[in-house]
Amino acid sequence: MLGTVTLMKTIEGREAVAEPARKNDSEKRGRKASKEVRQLQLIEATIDSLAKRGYAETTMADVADGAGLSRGIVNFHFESKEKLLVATLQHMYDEYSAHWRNALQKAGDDPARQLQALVAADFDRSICNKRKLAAWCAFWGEAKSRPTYQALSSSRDAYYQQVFIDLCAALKESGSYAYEPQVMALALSAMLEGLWLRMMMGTEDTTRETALQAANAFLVAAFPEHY
Amino acid sequence: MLGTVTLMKTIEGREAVAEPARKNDSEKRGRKASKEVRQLQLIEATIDSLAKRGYAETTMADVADGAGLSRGIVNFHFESKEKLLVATLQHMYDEYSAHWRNALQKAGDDPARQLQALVAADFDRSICNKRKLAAWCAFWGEAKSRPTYQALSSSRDAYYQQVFIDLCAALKESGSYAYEPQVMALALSAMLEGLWLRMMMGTEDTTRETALQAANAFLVAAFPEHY
DNA sequence: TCATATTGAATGAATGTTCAACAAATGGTG
DNA sequence: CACCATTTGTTGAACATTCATTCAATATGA
Repeated sequence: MLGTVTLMKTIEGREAVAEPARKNDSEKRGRKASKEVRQLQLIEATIDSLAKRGYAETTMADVADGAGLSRGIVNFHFESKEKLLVATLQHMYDEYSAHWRNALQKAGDDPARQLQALVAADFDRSICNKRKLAAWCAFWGEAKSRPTYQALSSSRDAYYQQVFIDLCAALKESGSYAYEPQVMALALSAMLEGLWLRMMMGTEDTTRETALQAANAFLVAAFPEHY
Repeated sequence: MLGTVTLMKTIEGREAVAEPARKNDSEKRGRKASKEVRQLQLIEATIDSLAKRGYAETTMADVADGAGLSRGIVNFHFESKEKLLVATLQHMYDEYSAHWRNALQKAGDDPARQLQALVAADFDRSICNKRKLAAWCAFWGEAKSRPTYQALSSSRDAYYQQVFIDLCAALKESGSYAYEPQVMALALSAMLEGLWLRMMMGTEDTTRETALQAANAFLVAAFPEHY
């Protein structure tokens, strides 16, 4: 509920900001840059640190160093470490949401195509890479004990789940399947998250390619009349 | 490789220790207990802390308090915090391994039954509860940045995966399925992990019952001739 | 009596936050 | 345009806190 409202606000805000990038596009690091650019820069450095060192070892100093800025700067732009991390999580959440919504929109009207587009979107390079996956997992590890993270840390929110359920229901309509849409949607979305987890941890035995292959095999198995 | 070797050693060791529990079975907390009992006690307190506070906020003091012992005690039994956490992870890993091996053994010779037994074992109360799941997830978040954790933090190791592949292959033999066993096994085990993740994070919308339901739906979809 | 376990205070290192000083942009005024 | 005032951004050192670790003293069991 609250998650999706915030989502809309921030997606538009962030996207709008990211494009112009002001006049100082490439090199104005040591001196001054717009507030939004600097915040983005610090958020990216935070993701780097989370991926490299994990949540527990991510320090304000490391983030500042990673961004090539001084120690006190993070507290200036984000009041506290806590708020920096929330902003980082929000950023990743917004990016993920925008990504799958975009993929869904481009997929046309056929539910079968739409579902496959959603699955494929999950393994897109821009979303699904070591750096981002590691950062997600770092937050997952802390989510249950931090109420602030809980709403955002799933990336796949209630609305996303509902879209899956609706698509499964549509396929059931146009085919002769026996399963409850809700149940199959849960199995499918859980598998996608599980594949993410594997890609992060696995020692290269689960790659983007094999993961996508497994996901598609699931679709074929679950909806043989459509794929 | 190394993981499975260590596994064998520790499973037998730990199991052997856990059973006798010495003469002082219930109440000898404040005074003295056998070394092994005390270590178990501290490991349990560590799991509690991980579940309640998350990895980043788990402190030696909190573990000691949770066990009702003094501050310095943890460094006496486990040289350092790092080693305490490794021992805790090892303990959970051993417990999980023993659990699914036991379930597999009890399932008889039919591959279809065996596979279902493995799936069901994942959602057993003794393994699948808020406390343990939260502790697992706490380690997952740190695993990629800590080489020491990587081998143990998956719980489902290479051997477990191979068993899944073999079972899928066996079902394919006795049916007319088109999928590669490896691919289907990956999809299945990833879904199990994803369901765990959901149960941890979800606000009660994914329960043990609905998760098991989804997992069984997957089995029915993937192997309609067997379930 | 000896070895082992336990305590709790002391220590030192790591780290988030604050802040006074400094630098850069901005905007108004002559 | 030049000048200054004000706001805004940035720095790095100082500070306070938290926490893992150490250890001398004490208690317990053999």
